[in-house]
Amino acid sequence: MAAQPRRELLLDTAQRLFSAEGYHATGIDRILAESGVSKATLYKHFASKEELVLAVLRRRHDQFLQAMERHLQAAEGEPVLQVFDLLHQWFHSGDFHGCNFINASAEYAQESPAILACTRQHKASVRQLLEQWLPTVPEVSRAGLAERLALLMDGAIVSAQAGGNADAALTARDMARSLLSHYRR
Amino acid sequence: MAAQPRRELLLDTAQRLFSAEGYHATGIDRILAESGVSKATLYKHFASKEELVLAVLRRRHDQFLQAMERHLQAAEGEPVLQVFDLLHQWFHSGDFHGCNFINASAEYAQESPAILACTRQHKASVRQLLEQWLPTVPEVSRAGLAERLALLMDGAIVSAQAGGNADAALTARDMARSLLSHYRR
DNA sequence: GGTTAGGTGAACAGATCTGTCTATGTCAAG
DNA sequence: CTTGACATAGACAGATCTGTTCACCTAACC
Repeated sequence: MAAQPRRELLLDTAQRLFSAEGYHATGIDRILAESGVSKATLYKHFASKEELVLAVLRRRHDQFLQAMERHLQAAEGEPVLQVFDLLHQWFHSGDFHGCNFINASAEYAQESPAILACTRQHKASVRQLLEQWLPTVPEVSRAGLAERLALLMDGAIVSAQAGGNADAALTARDMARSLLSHYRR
Repeated sequence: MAAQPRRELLLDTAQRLFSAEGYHATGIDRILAESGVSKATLYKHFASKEELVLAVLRRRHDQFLQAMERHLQAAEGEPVLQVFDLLHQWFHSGDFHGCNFINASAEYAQESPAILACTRQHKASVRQLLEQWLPTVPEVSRAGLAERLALLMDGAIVSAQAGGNADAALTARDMARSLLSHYRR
């Protein structure tokens, strides 16, 4: 048997190609050719291309939230600021092609309500996680502040990708810092 | 002859479909069917689908910057804050499907360097225009502040589209307000 | 009336898309 | 050894994609 289970191999390849080339632009055949998996196997694991896209997004959701939690827990100073360092790393990793969810939604917003729903849920989870890491902020302000921090994250992602500003995370981090000090006062 | 010149009719139809359905998801035939223009005419005006996409983006660039300038000039209070009111109107217009440039870049970043370049230029122009409307801010701070305001705009657009938060522009406007007061001090 | 410019409709080419299916191969457990 | 689970290559169907070409039409202008 292959070193990697077929299903995981397919998800890895699909995630890489979808991110770099886009969803409609990446054909099933391309994923099969690069992964070396047969078409019958793909359709045994995923009922359709849309299901494959959803599986990639769900896995990406888990990966991203786990990475966020790691950074939040390992923080020495203010935890939520560490999230922007995570973004900074990501933007400079050579594997950055914008947010999978934003990109997928742009292509499938009309075509697949499930994909749009998956994106909405992802963004809501990010806000929720941020909110849990604002203990020094009055409870009434937490939701609003988490919304603002999430907006800064999204802004940084777009600035880095579409605007070509690879250091957007540092700018957003600085904005988050003044936002926090303002809210704590 | 038709009430609207063929070329403009094609651009209108293409812009509407590309925005709502995506670029790869919208076939040439669909644009022809909805506009009632023949295929030969389309290829007389645009050498390829990519050229059509570029023409749509360039027109959108002009439209957006003109709308920004209108709001900046008509402002009573702080001009740059009016830009977020423009966003707010846009998000609630029923014709909002995210930023054309962000979406196009996600689909064509690898496939077409020209489309990516068009997006970069658009985002740079927005920053530049903002910078020109910050007279009350020390000149050394203007570029940095314009970058931050542009980041807030992009964050609001993504929050509204992918996050489903139609009032993101109001949040971003409020963040911009404190940012401005901080910079003016 | 004749010319010309621009548009139409339809067929066509060639590629690519998703998804199905069949026949074959391989490996591990009973 | 047999059986069953899983994987393979590859043909195939049917649709759709971009882009080309050609014969015809129509309306304005000289």
